[in-house]
Amino acid sequence: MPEAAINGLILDQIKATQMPKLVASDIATALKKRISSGEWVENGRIPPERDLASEFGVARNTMRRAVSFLEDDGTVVRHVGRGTFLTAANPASMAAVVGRMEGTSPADMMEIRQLLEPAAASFAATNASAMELNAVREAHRIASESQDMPTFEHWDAEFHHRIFACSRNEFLKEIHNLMRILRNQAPWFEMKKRSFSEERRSIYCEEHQAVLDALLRRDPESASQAMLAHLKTVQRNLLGR
Amino acid sequence: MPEAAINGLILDQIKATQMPKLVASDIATALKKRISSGEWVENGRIPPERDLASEFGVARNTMRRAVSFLEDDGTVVRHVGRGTFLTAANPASMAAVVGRMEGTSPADMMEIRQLLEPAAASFAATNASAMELNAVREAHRIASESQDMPTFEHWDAEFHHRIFACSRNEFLKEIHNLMRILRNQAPWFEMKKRSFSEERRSIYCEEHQAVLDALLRRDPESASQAMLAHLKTVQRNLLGR
DNA sequence: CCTCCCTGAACCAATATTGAGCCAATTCTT
DNA sequence: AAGAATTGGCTCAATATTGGTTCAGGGAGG
Repeated sequence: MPEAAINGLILDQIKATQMPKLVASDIATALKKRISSGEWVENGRIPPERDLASEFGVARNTMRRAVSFLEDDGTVVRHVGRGTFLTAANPASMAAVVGRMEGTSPADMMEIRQLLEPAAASFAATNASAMELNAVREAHRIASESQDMPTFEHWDAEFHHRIFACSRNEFLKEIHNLMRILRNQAPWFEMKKRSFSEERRSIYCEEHQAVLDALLRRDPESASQAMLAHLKTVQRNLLGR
Repeated sequence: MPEAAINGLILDQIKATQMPKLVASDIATALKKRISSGEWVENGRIPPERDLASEFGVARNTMRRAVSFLEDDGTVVRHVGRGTFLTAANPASMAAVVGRMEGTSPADMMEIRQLLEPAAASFAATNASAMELNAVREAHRIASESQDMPTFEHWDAEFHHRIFACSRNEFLKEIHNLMRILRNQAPWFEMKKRSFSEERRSIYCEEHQAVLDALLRRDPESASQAMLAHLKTVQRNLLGR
């Protein structure tokens, strides 16, 4: 526990004893302060009512009413036998998010790709080092020369990945990693197999070439546009619209 | 109040906060910390459950549940008779992605928010039901009327969340959930605390109002623009550029 | 006197932890 | 190769923790 927090507690206590009337709503705001100072973010759980009550020097009934305010706010949820939890900040919900993501539809994801990938291409055109651009070009070359679908698939994905890699935005890179993992799962695999053809492969390669050219010219605007055009083709092929 | 009594209080406080209740989820986070500090990287093996249990002073059953958390999010795999092993070697696993995301900078995230949230607002203007729009308006109203910072914080976040909720894109919604969780963690707290002021709050409210108006007019283009303007304000306040 | 809020206490129901034992897969020792 | 030791998987009953609820009383302010 940080020293500042302890001091805060002490101050609260002294204030509390100087001003003997501590009512539920006051306690509720004190709790909110401690929550928004990040006090209980770790594992998102706040202490049991009985502990809080004795800590604040009030009866459990009062503390219950105080916590009820937070519950009404939606700041907190309570479970009998388990405890009281912050709604926003618990790491457990991270797993839940990822779980739900696994069920999202390819259509939804393609929509978001069309937001993120052009931006990534644009960032890359501005920020990439010569070496990184070479890596992109290399991925494109291998994909173009590949003979079978799995190899093409792999280097196609790698091409996109390497563009994200030089976007200089860690968060964007990780979102793309997420998408990449999701795309390697069941519903996508069928879809990709169905939609693959030699003709489409050569179209993809041309479009990749356009993106690569724009990157090499350091032209963010046309990189973005070329990527968007490519994704629209992919979407059409994958989802048939 | 006599000084001795104050000291008593202080001691009580420290005692109370130094002795946290150890439950399975707490142990899980403690384990994660030790793992990420490189404790057991050598041959990637974690001590047997029985040892860990006695080390943490809990029953083996409890330790088993704790380790199960790690197993669930893919941090670890267990083999009967052999032991429990780290899986961290695989950078493409969901768990690894999530782990790295926790370390992304607010600046990077704000950049991505400026891509996604205007789009979400635009989708929402087109797709939202009347009831959903009412929910957005309600969040805005409560935020505007809130008296203290934590309440405002909460309903501010809720406003944004409800816009995503009516974007009709599950994947987008989940990405926003991720951002929301990350924003409730350590590095953001300082920043938010530092940047808050009554004046800024009222500016945020006005900007929210502009977004809301555009949504109610079912005008995707201006919803998107209003949201972008708002995010630029937030970014300026948060990051000082 | 009345109202409102807090106190203190007891009990309930849901959930978690304990402690113990046994099984099955694996590894180590003889 | 056979047996002992280690290790995760599993079950069960007893106990502890925790939020939910109710009730009788006290004290401050109208």
